[in-house]
Amino acid sequence: MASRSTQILEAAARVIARRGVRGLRVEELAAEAGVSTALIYYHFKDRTGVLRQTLEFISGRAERYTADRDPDAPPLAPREELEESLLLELQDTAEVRENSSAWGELRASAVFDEVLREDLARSTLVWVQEVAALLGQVRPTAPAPSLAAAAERLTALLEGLSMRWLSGGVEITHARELMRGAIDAELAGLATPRKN
Amino acid sequence: MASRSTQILEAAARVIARRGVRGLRVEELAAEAGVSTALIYYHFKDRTGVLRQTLEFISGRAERYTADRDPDAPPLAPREELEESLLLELQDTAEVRENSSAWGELRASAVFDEVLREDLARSTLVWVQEVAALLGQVRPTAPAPSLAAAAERLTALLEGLSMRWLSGGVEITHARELMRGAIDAELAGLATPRKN
DNA sequence: TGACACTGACTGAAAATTCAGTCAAACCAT
DNA sequence: ATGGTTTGACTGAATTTTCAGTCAGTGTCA
Repeated sequence: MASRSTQILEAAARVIARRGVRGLRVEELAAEAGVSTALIYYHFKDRTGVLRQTLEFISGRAERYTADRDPDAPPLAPREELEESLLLELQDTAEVRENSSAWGELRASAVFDEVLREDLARSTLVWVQEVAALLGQVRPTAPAPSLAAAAERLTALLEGLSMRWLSGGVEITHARELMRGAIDAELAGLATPRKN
Repeated sequence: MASRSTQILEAAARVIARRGVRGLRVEELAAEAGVSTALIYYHFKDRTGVLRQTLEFISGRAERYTADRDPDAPPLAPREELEESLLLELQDTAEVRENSSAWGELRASAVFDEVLREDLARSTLVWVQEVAALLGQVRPTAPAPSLAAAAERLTALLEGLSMRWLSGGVEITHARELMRGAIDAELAGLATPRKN
């Protein structure tokens, strides 16, 4: 059974997914968690404190579902692993939706907030490198810089598609198709090197 | 000479680029435009009205600078026209920066704000179709759905790269290279149809 | 009984929105 | 042309709304 603080953090994740980081109202959070506003301040220093801990809470969850899949099951072919890893972020489940919109919020906020920039850049770099590594497994002969470029494009595209999905511009299934198409195109480009 | 409303919208674009959509204070906008707060409400129904019209204003401007280039100069080859049109959004000039960050904010806000969704979807659709048309000129034999998919990917990627650029994740020159690479890849895919 | 978890009612400040009017230009009948 | 009337653009000063954050307590359980 979740402790009260956890219960509040879970509620916060839901509210953020619904209203955004900058749209989170302490009163709404209290209602969502089924507690009084005062209790929020009892468990967390202030609104910013809630936000900080919620972001940690969310990124903890993200690592979990990205990593999950291991149950000593049939090892995935590199190509499948790549595709799966990218498409994982385009699923219409509460958890992924919450994570994606929080990520989008962070990205958008970072444009106006120096403080967030560094953390965001670091997380992004790690992610890009992971994808580059997966690409490398599918195309072992491709030169590293091409792999890096392809990974940057695929991850940036994923962020773009994610935003469109969340803002109602495209259906999730369509977004997934587009993403698969991009993976195809990038892999084709890596197979037949161009002046890329 | 800009009418008062236009003057206010220009100021709004600047304020949004500086503070974000959700950081826009009516008072700050009034100060930026050099008018009273009440005038804002005289010309626009409410804060949301300002936001909505600013979005239109911005996408109008984007079309303009995308369209500008005509001075009866040497007509561009389709391929160049496509590339130029997309790379136009990745320039480090005040106007483009302003447009891009306002656009990014609007996109991010639309995730949580029903009201902006529709306008945004319409503007996006127009843009995607323009790009699809340009792609069609370069690859006249490609089937329309493939053109549409490629256009969606290229524009979504551009939005993603734009955000990374604005949030300090990549250099503008690198973003441009990545964009060129994506155009190459998509055109290659359209030349040799795949199960895309 | 006292430490802990918790609440309802409240406060102060910041923002959005409205109101009552001013002013200058356009319109128009003489 | 001139005095009277109307109108649209605009403002300063409220008023109202929205929020984060506080406080004085209540219940409870060990």
